[in-house]
Amino acid sequence: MDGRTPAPEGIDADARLDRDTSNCSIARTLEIVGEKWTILILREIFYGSSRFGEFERVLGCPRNLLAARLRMLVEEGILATETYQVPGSRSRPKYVITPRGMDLIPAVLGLLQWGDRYRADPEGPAMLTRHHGCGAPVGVEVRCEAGHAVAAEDIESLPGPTFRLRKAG
Amino acid sequence: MDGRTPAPEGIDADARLDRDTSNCSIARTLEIVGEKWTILILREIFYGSSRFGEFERVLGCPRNLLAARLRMLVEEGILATETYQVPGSRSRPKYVITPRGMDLIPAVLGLLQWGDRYRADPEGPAMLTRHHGCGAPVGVEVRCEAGHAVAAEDIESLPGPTFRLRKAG
DNA sequence: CCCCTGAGTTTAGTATCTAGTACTCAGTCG
DNA sequence: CGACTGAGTACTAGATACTAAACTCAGGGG
Repeated sequence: MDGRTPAPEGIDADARLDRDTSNCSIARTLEIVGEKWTILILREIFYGSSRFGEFERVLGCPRNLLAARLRMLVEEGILATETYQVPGSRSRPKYVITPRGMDLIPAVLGLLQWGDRYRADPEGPAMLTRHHGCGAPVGVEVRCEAGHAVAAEDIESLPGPTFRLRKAG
Repeated sequence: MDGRTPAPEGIDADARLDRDTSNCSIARTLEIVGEKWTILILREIFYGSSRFGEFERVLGCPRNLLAARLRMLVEEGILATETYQVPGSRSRPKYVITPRGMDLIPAVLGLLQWGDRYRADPEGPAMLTRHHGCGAPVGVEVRCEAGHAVAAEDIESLPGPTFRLRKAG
Protein backbone atom coordinates (compact mmCIF):
# COMPACT_ATOMS: atom_id res chain seq x y z
CA MET A 1 0.00 0.00 0.00
CA ASP A 2 3.05 2.35 -0.18
CA GLY A 3 2.21 4.28 2.96
CA ARG A 4 -1.45 4.82 2.20
CA THR A 5 -4.36 3.77 4.29
CA PRO A 6 -6.70 1.36 2.54
CA ALA A 7 -8.95 3.00 -0.02
CA PRO A 8 -12.66 2.51 0.58
CA GLU A 9 -13.98 -0.87 -0.45
CA GLY A 10 -16.66 -0.93 -3.11
CA ILE A 11 -15.89 2.49 -4.58
CA ASP A 12 -13.88 2.86 -7.74
CA ALA A 13 -11.54 5.80 -8.13
CA ASP A 14 -14.04 7.89 -10.11
CA ALA A 15 -16.80 7.45 -7.56
CA ARG A 16 -14.41 8.36 -4.78
CA LEU A 17 -13.54 11.63 -6.50
CA ASP A 18 -17.12 12.33 -7.58
CA ARG A 19 -18.76 11.64 -4.27
CA ASP A 20 -20.88 14.25 -2.56
CA THR A 21 -19.12 15.11 0.69
CA SER A 22 -21.75 17.51 1.97
CA ASN A 23 -23.16 14.91 4.35
CA CYS A 24 -19.77 13.82 5.67
CA SER A 25 -19.91 13.43 9.43
CA ILE A 26 -16.45 14.90 9.89
CA ALA A 27 -17.37 18.01 7.93
CA ARG A 28 -20.61 18.38 9.84
CA THR A 29 -18.85 18.10 13.18
CA LEU A 30 -16.30 20.67 12.10
CA GLU A 31 -19.08 23.09 11.16
CA ILE A 32 -19.84 23.22 14.86
CA VAL A 33 -16.52 22.79 16.61
CA GLY A 34 -14.11 23.71 13.81
CA GLU A 35 -14.01 27.45 14.42
CA LYS A 36 -11.23 29.04 16.40
CA TRP A 37 -11.73 29.01 20.20
CA THR A 38 -14.51 26.43 20.24
CA ILE A 39 -12.39 23.42 21.15
CA LEU A 40 -10.45 25.54 23.61
CA ILE A 41 -13.70 26.54 25.33
CA LEU A 42 -14.51 22.85 25.67
CA ARG A 43 -11.06 22.28 27.11
CA GLU A 44 -11.73 24.89 29.79
CA ILE A 45 -15.11 23.41 30.53
CA PHE A 46 -13.33 20.10 30.94
CA TYR A 47 -10.84 21.70 33.33
CA GLY A 48 -13.64 23.16 35.41
CA SER A 49 -14.50 26.62 34.07
CA SER A 50 -18.14 27.56 33.67
CA ARG A 51 -18.51 31.34 33.72
CA PHE A 52 -18.12 33.84 30.92
CA GLY A 53 -15.49 35.76 32.82
CA GLU A 54 -13.49 32.61 33.53
CA PHE A 55 -13.32 31.69 29.86
CA GLU A 56 -12.37 35.21 28.94
CA ARG A 57 -9.64 35.38 31.52
CA VAL A 58 -7.96 32.06 30.86
CA LEU A 59 -8.39 32.02 27.08
CA GLY A 60 -7.76 35.70 26.47
CA CYS A 61 -10.14 35.64 23.55
CA PRO A 62 -12.34 38.54 22.39
CA ARG A 63 -15.62 38.80 24.26
CA ASN A 64 -17.73 39.00 21.15
CA LEU A 65 -16.26 35.78 19.77
CA LEU A 66 -16.58 34.10 23.13
CA ALA A 67 -20.24 35.06 23.28
CA ALA A 68 -20.82 33.82 19.73
CA ARG A 69 -19.09 30.48 20.39
CA LEU A 70 -20.94 29.88 23.65
CA ARG A 71 -24.22 30.64 21.91
CA MET A 72 -23.39 28.16 19.16
CA LEU A 73 -22.43 25.45 21.65
CA VAL A 74 -25.68 25.95 23.56
CA GLU A 75 -27.75 25.94 20.35
CA GLU A 76 -26.14 22.67 19.36
CA GLY A 77 -26.87 21.10 22.72
CA ILE A 78 -23.19 20.67 23.62
CA LEU A 79 -23.43 23.07 26.54
CA ALA A 80 -26.42 24.14 28.59
CA THR A 81 -26.92 27.22 30.74
CA GLU A 82 -27.72 27.08 34.42
CA THR A 83 -27.63 29.85 36.95
CA TYR A 84 -25.23 30.40 39.82
CA GLN A 85 -25.33 32.94 42.59
CA VAL A 86 -22.56 34.15 44.86
CA PRO A 87 -23.91 35.59 48.10
CA GLY A 88 -24.48 39.31 47.80
CA SER A 89 -24.82 39.26 44.04
CA ARG A 90 -27.68 38.52 41.74
CA SER A 91 -27.91 35.18 39.94
CA ARG A 92 -25.97 34.89 36.71
CA PRO A 93 -25.71 32.29 33.94
CA LYS A 94 -23.07 29.61 33.81
CA TYR A 95 -22.29 26.97 31.23
CA VAL A 96 -22.24 23.24 31.86
CA ILE A 97 -21.47 20.38 29.53
CA THR A 98 -24.28 18.06 28.38
CA PRO A 99 -24.05 14.34 27.57
CA ARG A 100 -23.85 15.36 23.92
CA GLY A 101 -20.87 17.51 24.80
CA MET A 102 -19.29 14.70 26.83
CA ASP A 103 -19.32 12.61 23.67
CA LEU A 104 -16.88 15.07 22.12
CA ILE A 105 -14.31 14.21 24.76
CA PRO A 106 -12.75 11.34 22.80
CA ALA A 107 -12.11 13.68 19.87
CA VAL A 108 -10.60 16.35 22.12
CA LEU A 109 -8.56 13.74 23.94
CA GLY A 110 -7.31 12.55 20.56
CA LEU A 111 -5.95 16.02 19.84
CA LEU A 112 -4.47 16.20 23.32
CA GLN A 113 -2.78 12.85 22.94
CA TRP A 114 -1.21 13.77 19.61
CA GLY A 115 0.04 17.06 21.01
CA ASP A 116 1.46 15.30 24.07
CA ARG A 117 3.31 12.91 21.83
CA TYR A 118 4.66 15.24 19.18
CA ARG A 119 4.41 18.82 20.35
CA ALA A 120 5.05 18.79 24.09
CA ASP A 121 8.08 20.38 25.70
CA PRO A 122 10.91 17.90 26.28
CA GLU A 123 10.11 17.77 29.99
CA GLY A 124 6.55 16.72 29.28
CA PRO A 125 3.06 18.16 28.87
CA ALA A 126 1.39 20.90 30.90
CA MET A 127 -1.47 18.70 32.02
CA LEU A 128 -1.86 14.98 32.64
CA THR A 129 -5.01 12.92 32.46
CA ARG A 130 -5.55 9.77 34.44
CA HIS A 131 -8.25 7.30 35.32
CA HIS A 132 -10.06 8.32 38.49
CA GLY A 133 -10.50 4.66 39.39
CA CYS A 134 -6.96 3.36 39.11
CA GLY A 135 -4.77 6.42 38.53
CA ALA A 136 -3.31 5.16 35.24
CA PRO A 137 -2.86 7.63 32.36
CA VAL A 138 -5.74 7.68 29.91
CA GLY A 139 -5.73 7.87 26.13
CA VAL A 140 -7.95 7.16 23.16
CA GLU A 141 -7.83 3.92 21.25
CA VAL A 142 -9.40 2.70 18.06
CA ARG A 143 -11.42 -0.44 18.72
CA CYS A 144 -14.04 -2.42 16.88
CA GLU A 145 -17.36 -3.46 18.33
CA ALA A 146 -16.05 -6.98 18.66
CA GLY A 147 -13.58 -5.57 21.18
CA HIS A 148 -10.35 -5.80 19.19
CA ALA A 149 -7.81 -2.99 19.28
CA VAL A 150 -7.59 -1.79 15.68
CA ALA A 151 -4.44 -0.43 14.07
CA ALA A 152 -4.86 2.53 11.74
CA GLU A 153 -3.90 0.34 8.79
CA ASP A 154 -6.70 -2.09 9.57
CA ILE A 155 -9.49 0.46 9.37
CA GLU A 156 -11.58 -0.12 6.28
CA SER A 157 -13.98 2.46 4.84
CA LEU A 158 -17.00 1.69 2.75
CA PRO A 159 -20.01 3.58 1.42
CA GLY A 160 -22.82 3.94 3.94
CA PRO A 161 -26.59 4.33 3.64
CA THR A 162 -26.40 7.96 2.48
CA PHE A 163 -23.38 7.70 0.22
CA ARG A 164 -24.09 9.64 -2.96
CA LEU A 165 -22.39 11.16 -5.95
CA ARG A 166 -22.37 14.81 -6.92
CA LYS A 167 -24.80 15.99 -9.52
CA ALA A 168 -23.10 15.70 -12.87
CA GLY A 169 -21.63 19.00 -14.04
CA MET B 1 -20.91 17.13 40.30
CA ASP B 2 -23.79 19.12 38.80
CA GLY B 3 -22.94 18.22 35.23
CA ARG B 4 -19.30 19.23 35.37
CA THR B 5 -16.33 17.10 34.65
CA PRO B 6 -13.92 16.84 37.56
CA ALA B 7 -11.78 19.91 38.05
CA PRO B 8 -8.04 19.24 37.94
CA GLU B 9 -6.65 17.78 41.12
CA GLY B 10 -4.01 19.79 42.89
CA ILE B 11 -4.88 23.14 41.37
CA ASP B 12 -6.90 25.68 43.26
CA ALA B 13 -9.34 27.89 41.38
CA ASP B 14 -6.93 30.82 41.12
CA ALA B 15 -4.14 28.71 39.70
CA ARG B 16 -6.52 27.20 37.19
CA LEU B 17 -7.51 30.64 35.94
CA ASP B 18 -3.97 32.00 36.08
CA ARG B 19 -2.27 29.13 34.36
CA ASP B 20 -0.24 29.68 31.23
CA THR B 21 -2.00 27.80 28.43
CA SER B 22 0.58 28.53 25.76
CA ASN B 23 2.08 25.06 26.08
CA CYS B 24 -1.26 23.25 26.06
CA SER B 25 -1.07 20.18 23.82
CA ILE B 26 -4.57 20.74 22.48
CA ALA B 27 -3.78 24.31 21.48
CA ARG B 28 -0.52 23.22 19.88
CA THR B 29 -2.23 20.51 17.88
CA LEU B 30 -4.87 22.96 16.73
CA GLU B 31 -2.16 25.35 15.56
CA ILE B 32 -1.35 22.71 12.97
CA VAL B 33 -4.64 21.02 12.15
CA GLY B 34 -7.11 23.65 13.36
CA GLU B 35 -7.28 25.67 10.18
CA LYS B 36 -10.08 25.17 7.73
CA TRP B 37 -9.55 22.32 5.22
CA THR B 38 -6.67 20.65 7.07
CA ILE B 39 -8.70 17.90 8.72
CA LEU B 40 -10.67 17.42 5.51
CA ILE B 41 -7.42 16.93 3.59
CA LEU B 42 -6.49 14.23 6.09
CA ARG B 43 -9.91 12.66 5.57
CA GLU B 44 -9.27 12.46 1.85
CA ILE B 45 -5.82 11.03 2.41
CA PHE B 46 -7.49 8.44 4.59
CA TYR B 47 -9.97 7.68 1.82
CA GLY B 48 -7.18 7.22 -0.68
CA SER B 49 -6.44 10.56 -2.36
CA SER B 50 -2.84 11.60 -2.83
CA ARG B 51 -2.59 14.13 -5.66
CA PHE B 52 -3.08 17.88 -5.62
CA GLY B 53 -5.77 17.67 -8.29
CA GLU B 54 -7.65 14.94 -6.41
CA PHE B 55 -7.86 17.02 -3.24
CA GLU B 56 -8.96 20.04 -5.22
CA ARG B 57 -11.67 18.13 -7.07
CA VAL B 58 -13.23 16.33 -4.16
CA LEU B 59 -12.87 19.11 -1.58
CA GLY B 60 -13.64 22.02 -3.89
CA CYS B 61 -11.29 24.23 -1.91
CA PRO B 62 -9.21 27.12 -3.27
CA ARG B 63 -5.91 26.01 -4.79
CA ASN B 64 -3.82 28.52 -2.86
CA LEU B 65 -5.19 27.30 0.47
CA LEU B 66 -4.75 23.70 -0.57
CA ALA B 67 -1.12 24.39 -1.42
CA ALA B 68 -0.61 26.21 1.89
CA ARG B 69 -2.22 23.43 3.93
CA LEU B 70 -0.29 20.68 2.18
CA ARG B 71 2.93 22.58 2.72
CA MET B 72 2.11 22.92 6.44
CA LEU B 73 1.29 19.23 6.76
CA VAL B 74 4.55 18.26 5.08
CA GLU B 75 6.56 20.70 7.21
CA GLU B 76 5.03 19.20 10.33
CA GLY B 77 5.84 15.67 9.21
CA ILE B 78 2.21 14.59 8.96
CA LEU B 79 2.45 14.06 5.22
CA ALA B 80 5.44 13.37 3.03
CA THR B 81 5.90 13.91 -0.69
CA GLU B 82 6.77 11.14 -3.07
CA THR B 83 6.71 11.19 -6.84
CA TYR B 84 4.40 9.38 -9.16
CA GLN B 85 4.48 9.10 -12.90
CA VAL B 86 1.75 8.10 -15.29
CA PRO B 87 3.15 6.75 -18.56
CA GLY B 88 3.57 9.54 -21.08
CA SER B 89 3.76 12.30 -18.51
CA ARG B 90 6.54 13.68 -16.42
CA SER B 91 6.88 12.70 -12.79
CA ARG B 92 4.83 14.74 -10.34
CA PRO B 93 4.61 14.97 -6.57
CA LYS B 94 2.05 13.11 -4.49
CA TYR B 95 1.31 13.21 -0.80
CA VAL B 96 1.35 10.22 1.52
CA ILE B 97 0.64 9.97 5.22
CA THR B 98 3.47 9.37 7.69
CA PRO B 99 3.32 7.46 11.00
CA ARG B 100 3.02 10.83 12.70
CA GLY B 101 -0.02 11.53 10.53
CA MET B 102 -1.46 8.10 11.27
CA ASP B 103 -1.45 9.04 14.93
CA LEU B 104 -3.99 11.76 14.17
CA ILE B 105 -6.50 9.14 13.07
CA PRO B 106 -7.99 8.63 16.55
CA ALA B 107 -8.75 12.35 16.77
CA VAL B 108 -10.29 12.42 13.31
CA LEU B 109 -12.24 9.26 14.06
CA GLY B 110 -13.50 10.94 17.21
CA LEU B 111 -14.97 13.75 15.15
CA LEU B 112 -16.42 11.24 12.70
CA GLN B 113 -18.01 9.24 15.47
CA TRP B 114 -19.65 12.29 17.04
CA GLY B 115 -20.99 13.41 13.67
CA ASP B 116 -22.30 9.93 12.95
CA ARG B 117 -24.12 9.94 16.25
CA TYR B 118 -25.56 13.44 16.31
CA ARG B 119 -25.42 14.95 12.86
CA ALA B 120 -25.98 12.12 10.38
CA ASP B 121 -29.03 11.90 8.15
CA PRO B 122 -31.80 9.73 9.63
CA GLU B 123 -30.94 6.90 7.23
CA GLY B 124 -27.35 6.83 8.45
CA PRO B 125 -23.92 8.21 7.61
CA ALA B 126 -22.30 8.58 4.20
CA MET B 127 -19.37 6.35 5.05
CA LEU B 128 -18.87 3.40 7.38
CA THR B 129 -15.64 2.26 9.00
CA ARG B 130 -14.99 -1.30 10.00
CA HIS B 131 -12.21 -3.52 11.19
CA HIS B 132 -10.40 -5.15 8.31
CA GLY B 133 -9.85 -8.28 10.39
CA CYS B 134 -13.35 -9.02 11.60
CA GLY B 135 -15.66 -6.63 9.77
CA ALA B 136 -17.11 -5.05 12.91
CA PRO B 137 -17.67 -1.26 13.02
CA VAL B 138 -14.81 0.70 14.58
CA GLY B 139 -14.88 3.63 16.96
CA VAL B 140 -12.67 5.42 19.45
CA GLU B 141 -12.73 4.68 23.15
CA VAL B 142 -11.15 6.28 26.15
CA ARG B 143 -9.02 3.75 28.01
CA CYS B 144 -6.38 3.87 30.67
CA GLU B 145 -3.02 2.20 30.45
CA ALA B 146 -4.24 -0.44 32.84
CA GLY B 147 -6.70 -1.43 30.14
CA HIS B 148 -9.93 -0.21 31.68
CA ALA B 149 -12.57 1.53 29.58
CA VAL B 150 -12.87 5.00 31.09
CA ALA B 151 -16.08 7.00 31.19
CA ALA B 152 -15.77 10.73 30.55
CA GLU B 153 -16.71 11.43 34.19
CA ASP B 154 -13.83 9.30 35.42
CA ILE B 155 -11.11 11.24 33.62
CA GLU B 156 -9.06 13.22 36.08
CA SER B 157 -6.73 16.06 35.11
CA LEU B 158 -3.72 17.21 37.04
CA PRO B 159 -0.77 19.54 36.48
CA GLY B 160 2.03 17.98 34.47
CA PRO B 161 5.80 18.58 34.36
CA THR B 162 5.50 21.86 32.44
CA PHE B 163 2.47 23.29 34.18
CA ARG B 164 3.08 26.97 34.85
CA LEU B 165 1.32 30.17 35.77
CA ARG B 166 1.16 33.32 33.72
CA LYS B 167 3.54 36.10 34.53
CA ALA B 168 1.82 38.33 37.05
CA GLY B 169 0.24 41.40 35.53
C1' DC C 1 -29.14 57.86 44.07
C1' DC C 2 -24.99 56.52 42.33
C1' DC C 3 -21.47 53.27 41.93
C1' DC C 4 -19.99 48.44 41.46
C1' DT C 5 -19.90 43.84 39.25
C1' DG C 6 -20.46 40.21 35.76
C1' DA C 7 -22.28 39.21 31.43
C1' DG C 8 -22.82 40.40 27.65
C1' DT C 9 -23.69 43.74 22.96
C1' DT C 10 -22.11 47.29 19.86
C1' DT C 11 -18.96 49.72 17.17
C1' DA C 12 -14.84 50.89 14.70
C1' DG C 13 -10.36 50.06 12.73
C1' DT C 14 -7.07 46.74 11.30
C1' DA C 15 -5.28 42.30 10.09
C1' DT C 16 -5.87 37.88 8.38
C1' DC C 17 -8.28 34.38 5.84
C1' DT C 18 -11.19 32.75 2.04
C1' DA C 19 -12.91 32.35 -2.66
C1' DG C 20 -12.35 32.62 -7.32
C1' DT C 21 -9.97 33.66 -11.30
C1' DA C 22 -5.90 34.31 -13.97
C1' DC C 23 -1.29 33.24 -14.76
C1' DT C 24 3.21 30.48 -14.63
C1' DC C 25 6.08 26.52 -15.18
C1' DA C 26 7.96 22.03 -16.66
C1' DG C 27 7.83 18.31 -19.32
C1' DT C 28 5.31 15.43 -23.15
C1' DC C 29 2.92 14.84 -27.44
C1' DG C 30 1.82 15.81 -32.17
C1' DC D 1 7.22 24.81 -32.49
C1' DG D 2 2.85 25.02 -30.32
C1' DA D 3 -0.69 22.82 -27.59
C1' DC D 4 -1.73 20.17 -23.47
C1' DT D 5 -1.59 18.72 -18.58
C1' DG D 6 -0.97 18.78 -13.57
C1' DA D 7 0.86 21.44 -10.01
C1' DG D 8 1.25 25.09 -8.33
C1' DT D 9 1.62 30.96 -7.69
C1' DA D 10 -0.38 35.65 -8.01
C1' DC D 11 -3.97 38.78 -7.61
C1' DT D 12 -8.33 40.83 -6.18
C1' DA D 13 -12.63 41.16 -3.71
C1' DG D 14 -15.13 39.95 0.13
C1' DA D 15 -15.82 37.75 4.62
C1' DT D 16 -14.21 36.78 9.03
C1' DA D 17 -11.33 37.54 12.97
C1' DC D 18 -8.74 40.38 16.22
C1' DT D 19 -7.99 44.44 19.17
C1' DA D 20 -9.90 47.80 21.91
C1' DA D 21 -12.97 50.43 23.90
C1' DA D 22 -17.58 52.11 24.95
C1' DC D 23 -22.09 50.89 26.11
C1' DT D 24 -26.16 48.22 28.14
C1' DC D 25 -28.46 45.78 31.69
C1' DA D 26 -29.84 43.86 36.19
C1' DG D 27 -29.28 43.56 40.64
C1' DG D 28 -26.66 44.77 45.31
C1' DG D 29 -24.35 47.92 48.42
C1' DG D 30 -23.04 52.35 50.46
